[in-house]
Amino acid sequence: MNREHATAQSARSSFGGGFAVDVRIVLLTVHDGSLSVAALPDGDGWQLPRGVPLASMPLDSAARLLLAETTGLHEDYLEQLYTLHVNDGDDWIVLISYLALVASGSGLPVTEAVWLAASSTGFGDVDRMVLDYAIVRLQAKLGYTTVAFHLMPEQFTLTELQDVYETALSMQLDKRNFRRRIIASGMLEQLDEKRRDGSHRPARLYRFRAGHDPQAYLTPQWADGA
Amino acid sequence: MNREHATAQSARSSFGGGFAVDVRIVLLTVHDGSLSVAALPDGDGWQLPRGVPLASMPLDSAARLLLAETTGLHEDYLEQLYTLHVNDGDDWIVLISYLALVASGSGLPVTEAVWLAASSTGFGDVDRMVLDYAIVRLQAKLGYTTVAFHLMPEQFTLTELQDVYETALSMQLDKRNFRRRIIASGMLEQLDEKRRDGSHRPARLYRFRAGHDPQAYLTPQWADGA
DNA sequence: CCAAAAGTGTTCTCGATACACCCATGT
DNA sequence: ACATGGGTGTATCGAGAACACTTTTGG
Repeated sequence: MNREHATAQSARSSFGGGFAVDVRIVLLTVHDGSLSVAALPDGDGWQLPRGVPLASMPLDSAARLLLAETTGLHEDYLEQLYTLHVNDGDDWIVLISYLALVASGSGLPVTEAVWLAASSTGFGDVDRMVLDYAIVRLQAKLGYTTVAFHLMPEQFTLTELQDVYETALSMQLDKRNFRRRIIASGMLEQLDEKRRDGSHRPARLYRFRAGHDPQAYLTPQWADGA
Repeated sequence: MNREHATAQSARSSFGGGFAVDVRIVLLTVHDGSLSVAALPDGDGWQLPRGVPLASMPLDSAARLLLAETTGLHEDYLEQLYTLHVNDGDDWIVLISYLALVASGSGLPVTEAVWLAASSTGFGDVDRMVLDYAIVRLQAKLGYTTVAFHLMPEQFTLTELQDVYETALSMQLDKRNFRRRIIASGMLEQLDEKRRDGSHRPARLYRFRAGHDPQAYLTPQWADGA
């Protein structure tokens, strides 16, 4: 690599004085069979987990920290979505939005935080836009990545995996085709155990094969922290 | 839409005091048959067009303005890439990167600005990362969008279009398959004129059909300015 | 008539879709 | 024995890749 022209660069570029910066996180999961988002009460409505990032750490780390503070959860997946400049009253705020995922069934340790159906009303306009965009991104990524991994517990059956896909995509999928594709992709590892949970044939358990999360090409390799 | 809980939101979130914010723009084009990037001299190396955005406008507009100031060009396409928090000497800077495109053959009115081959050395580490990522994004988008449009002049031949694709992708394409796909996509409009430019059969001219730039789903619809 | 780029069709492979029945278990 | 969800195979279609010759012009 080349040396960094840090001095010349900063001399010319930095110091715009002070921008207000705000991080907002769309934390999604599948909860009770519907795509759900973590929300905090805000007056008579709801808001997304948010906060001002600490100044001296990568943004991703700051987002993780804020998410832990507001919801008590450590996400399984975090991806930057988009940066906006919004007019909030008199001031303009630089707003950096993130998509985070946790495994289906995760509780919310922080008492005020709740899971809402992703289609719920009661969010502010900006939060609503960010939330809608997060859903679009998640759906797109389910198609060509293994993000679904981060919505699943350690072990699961193929039917459970299909349910998560169907919920997140709000679309029915063919069982045989789904299984064929998933197996063919090589991202699953078959376990020996089976799950017995009713008066019917037990289901074989699977887990995701290590090193099978290409993380997609939408997020740069470095992804902050440089 | 729901009312915005602006007061409650800002009370809780804003005021992190002052973050230094910097915008960097990767302006790409095809120049002399190679993928090229607009660069400005920086000591004995080069830097990307950059600057501090004006505080009271959407980031996209600020980026456009900075690009015009530094290169004298008005881009045909602008897309946000990624936001980083980088450690520049003692200070941390919030760095918002953009990808911009202009038509092949555009000159650079500002005297210091030059077109460099996109693979050139002499950029700082951060600029290099941002540049590499911009190229990956452009290549990915050529596959499933009509961004190539913004790299072409008003009218062009199929061979010229193919040349741009081949340059940007650094990959050879089959002439017949390329034409079939491009025509089948319906994004081109055949013109009556032909271009005579040598001792050989003249080529039919095309232009992009209006309203055929789905702008991809990677960029949110609102894309700033809310 | 020769050089140079424009233009044009067919075959093959592979991934995606549609679709219906038998299997293992608990009660 | 029956109800319940688990599990499997085959035929069809369309998109993408490989591949070579004829056409039109200027010199």
